[in-house]
Amino acid sequence: MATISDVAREAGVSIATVSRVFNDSSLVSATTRRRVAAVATRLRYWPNGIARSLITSRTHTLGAFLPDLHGEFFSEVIHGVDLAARERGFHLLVSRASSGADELTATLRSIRGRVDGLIIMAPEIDADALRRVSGSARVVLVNPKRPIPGLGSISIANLAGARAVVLHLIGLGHRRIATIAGPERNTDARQRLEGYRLAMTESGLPAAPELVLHGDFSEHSGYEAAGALLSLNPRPTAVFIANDYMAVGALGAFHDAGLRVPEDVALAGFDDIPLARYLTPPLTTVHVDMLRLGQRAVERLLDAPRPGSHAESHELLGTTLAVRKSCGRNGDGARDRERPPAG
Amino acid sequence: MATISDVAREAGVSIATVSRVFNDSSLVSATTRRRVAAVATRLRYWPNGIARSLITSRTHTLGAFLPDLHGEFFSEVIHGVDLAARERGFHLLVSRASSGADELTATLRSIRGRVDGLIIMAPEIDADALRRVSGSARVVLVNPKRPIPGLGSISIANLAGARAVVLHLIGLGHRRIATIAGPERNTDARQRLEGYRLAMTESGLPAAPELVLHGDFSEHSGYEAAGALLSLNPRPTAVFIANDYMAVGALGAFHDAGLRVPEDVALAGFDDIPLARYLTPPLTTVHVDMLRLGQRAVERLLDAPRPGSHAESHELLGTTLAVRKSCGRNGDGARDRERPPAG
DNA sequence: TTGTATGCGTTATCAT
DNA sequence: ATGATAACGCATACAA
Repeated sequence: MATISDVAREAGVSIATVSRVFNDSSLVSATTRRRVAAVATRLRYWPNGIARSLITSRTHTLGAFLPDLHGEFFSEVIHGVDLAARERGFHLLVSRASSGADELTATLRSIRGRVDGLIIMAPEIDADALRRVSGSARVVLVNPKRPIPGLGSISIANLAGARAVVLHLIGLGHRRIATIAGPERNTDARQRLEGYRLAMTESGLPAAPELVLHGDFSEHSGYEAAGALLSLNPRPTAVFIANDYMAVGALGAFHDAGLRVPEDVALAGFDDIPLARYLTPPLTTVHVDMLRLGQRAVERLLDAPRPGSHAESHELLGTTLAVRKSCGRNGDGARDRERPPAG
Repeated sequence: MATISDVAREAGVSIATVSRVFNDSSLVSATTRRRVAAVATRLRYWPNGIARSLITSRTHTLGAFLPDLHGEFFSEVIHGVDLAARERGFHLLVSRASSGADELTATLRSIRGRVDGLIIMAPEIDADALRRVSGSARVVLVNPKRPIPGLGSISIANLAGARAVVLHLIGLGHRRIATIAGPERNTDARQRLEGYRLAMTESGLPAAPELVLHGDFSEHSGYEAAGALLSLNPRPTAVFIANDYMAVGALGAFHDAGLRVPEDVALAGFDDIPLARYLTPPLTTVHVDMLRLGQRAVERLLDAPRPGSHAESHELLGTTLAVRKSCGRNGDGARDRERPPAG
């Protein structure tokens, strides 16, 4: 590959001039510029990004760390991040963030200097560790356990979304509403459970302990939990399930038990994975705009005036209610907007 | 951030020695090594990857260019690429490859020097353009229009997969089998259509022109094409559809027309997107292991002895048949293996 | 408007 | 076993 000196020599100028041409400096005469450009084209020269980064200490690259790279959920986040990053001329370094905080910090350390900013979706990350390894890169946390002072973060409005869908169920006339919550230590799961409780309480409905079951967000655990629900007496007439994958499992369990959805039992999920609308019946669920989540993360990372400003605050991404058939009635495509987020 | 000189100064050694410590050179005494390591830890020093890359001209980074970053299909490829890359200590730079060959070459040029290897899934890419912009990076093409001499490539065994599923349909007793093919100029679509024709011909079945319809791989176009199929007389008893998204649409069309699947008409797809098994009825389809596709691409990129070897050949990724309910009979989970790839 | 020279943080080469 | 010093390819302060 040709270097800047090759071009300089061929064009009969100094490397400084070549550099100026490629950095759109106004300090180059039109004639020189043309000559240099011509030589560069002939030699197929293009500035080496690595060398550039070394001296400018800017890489025009963003790092994105997600718990998983597959699944309908995270692929949407990546897509959003890519859209926003590309719009700003940034490249994207992606990596899986799972398998423990230690491995994550090791990876983070190894890419220090290779990225200008970091989007991190890893609930278990430790605030101090993060500060130690992030170097000079800006950081935005996605869905952290709790906001970390001094760092920007963005989360899904879990509580408001869960509350809205449970109120929807209540509005449909249901009184005995169960929930299949996520893992007890998972933040999203907790907040969604809070939303369920809030909706029940403010509607004067008892949230009996027996109505609250826990799964691990997997389809299988949804199947199991739904089975347990069947033995309740009286049986709940509706179930709010903390994520769509578990809802898929629950749907299977009810189907296997010969129950009709929504006639015998109504079902609502959370996330609105693409699959949700293809289920039989199509699943009513809380729609989370993952693409937007990715975009917002980038925006907050790159569009902030400077470190130390308002950027380092917590932001909530609102949800909407995707009303389909699994709760019965009004499921003909109408869309309820959720109420303003309450947390 | 501390640099190598900071550590050297504090430890009372030269920068060369510090470098040796971090590169596991045997030319350092145990005592010195310990002292340097201690200082490095205290100063939180870690070698700057950019500076390292500049002199070694190795980045330990792979570039992956895909037509789309979302969708159930490509997210699996990325996942596979990530798994294999991480296993070898490589980072991953991802980017969307769509929106024209020009934009792609521009992006490629701008990351030249930032990656050691390139995985490119972009049918429209021009061979010469690719050579011009790839620099010293190795390249593996995924699903190219046709193999490019001198470059490694890997494709899905479209023809064999399509042939296998159509033979499956024939084995089930179907004689009048239609197909909804993909876009006429799309390579995957063409090969899958060829597979359909091959299976029909070798079974002595007429592949009447009226039995071949074209969609654009979208759900909607599948719906439309299936509608057109309904007016055929006699109606086909089975349909092979060139991808699962169109099969979803076709399923909807048959449902809307009051036809039962598989009793009135059998349906088979291609790709085996995660959604396929959740449809009603679950879709029989050609399973493509996208994760493996991503992994193989990385393996061929990084595990090749050296440029110029056998690595620069074309490889076919075999498919399997996922037999579910949409074709009737034997749909109880049994799995037919496809015959050895014929193309 | 252009050129010279320095430095970015590291590894590699040659001494010692 | 260790140290000086020259690259790597570029941007930029300073000189001209």
